[in-house]
Amino acid sequence: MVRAGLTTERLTRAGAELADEVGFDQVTVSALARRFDVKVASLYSHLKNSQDLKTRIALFALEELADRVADALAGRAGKDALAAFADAYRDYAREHPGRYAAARFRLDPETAAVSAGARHAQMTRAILRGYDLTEPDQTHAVRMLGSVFHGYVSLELAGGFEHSVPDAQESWAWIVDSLDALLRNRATP
Amino acid sequence: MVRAGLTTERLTRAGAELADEVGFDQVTVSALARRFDVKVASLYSHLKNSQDLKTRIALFALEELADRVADALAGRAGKDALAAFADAYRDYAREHPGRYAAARFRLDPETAAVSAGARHAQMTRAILRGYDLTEPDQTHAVRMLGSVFHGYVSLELAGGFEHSVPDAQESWAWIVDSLDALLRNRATP
DNA sequence: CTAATTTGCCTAAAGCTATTAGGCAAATGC
DNA sequence: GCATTTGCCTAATAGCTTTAGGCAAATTAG
Repeated sequence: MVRAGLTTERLTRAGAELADEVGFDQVTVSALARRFDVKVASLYSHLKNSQDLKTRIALFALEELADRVADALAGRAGKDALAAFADAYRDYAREHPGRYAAARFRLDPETAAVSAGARHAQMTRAILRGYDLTEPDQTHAVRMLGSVFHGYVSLELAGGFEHSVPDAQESWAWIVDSLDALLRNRATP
Repeated sequence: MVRAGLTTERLTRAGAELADEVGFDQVTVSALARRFDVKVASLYSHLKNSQDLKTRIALFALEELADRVADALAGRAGKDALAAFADAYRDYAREHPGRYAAARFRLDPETAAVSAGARHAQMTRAILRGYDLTEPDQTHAVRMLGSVFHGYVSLELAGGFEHSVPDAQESWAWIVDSLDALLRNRATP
């Protein structure tokens, strides 16, 4: 019989696509096997288990998102950088809701250490360089930006702003504007 | 044989407790049956299915959280109200992580309509009365507050601020402060 | 206070997911 | 062309979900 050509790489990518189609929670080893028209047990030569699959999808999504954000930030500073960062984040979540959810999957500390998590933190701090914040304000600001963006995107994906005015895009712009003003006000004199 | 005295009410409450102990995602009809020392099939006289159980826990959590927020807001206005709202929200999530997660469970529109969701929205708007915002700014502000608080609490529960300085409480205070300033700046002259 | 009815929990069974063990055939190396 | 490695398979166990049908306990009626 002809082989399917499974590899951990291909399974991870297909898992990410599956996540976008059916939701990260619904990503199962069985569903993935069906997609490759292969028996479930066959995947266990390439994946330790279900948790391993999800972890790999999470790492993949974190890298991909970090790459996008890095592209968006290139050559920008100040409010421009803030808006680019915000949009990169939100656009990724809307294009790839399953991968976005994967990127929020809780990793064990050792795995988190080798993930793109650190790049994300660095890029957030890079944006704040435009606002002259000193510690501990800078850390507070990092946390605030992470909270607003993640919170907004989660609520939007959960349908929280559907069928209501003004539309989600307008509020997003208002919020980015407000955050820029807020950070300028917090600047160390 | 002696009966266990199952009711939909008791199952929902026990489900909420279970959620706090093992996480909302891990709440299963089987686990709940074990907790009552009863066979799984027995629960199906009181619950339509697993989804029904989760929906009931979600509605319960939404009510409970709304009650807490209402208590916290009583007699307060302005920044005081904002801080009380924020703390009620965060404290609930830390005391009852499973219920908090349940409160974010996506409900179908008909169920959402009879949930305490509307009370939450009203209370958020009530806080903004202290800041003289007119539409559409008020709606933008409602969305922003929801995003920041939900985002911060999710990140904190996911362990995002563990083992790092300054501690989560300090950033929370800084953020509430900043939001108060932001909203005052946005006031309609 | 017993008889009829309703209600509550049980057993049984089928279907889906996760995971492990062991086998045969295809691909690869010599 | 033969030996080895590798890849996908079958088989089996275990847990969760859900439905169907049964018996006993609680409730109501006579």
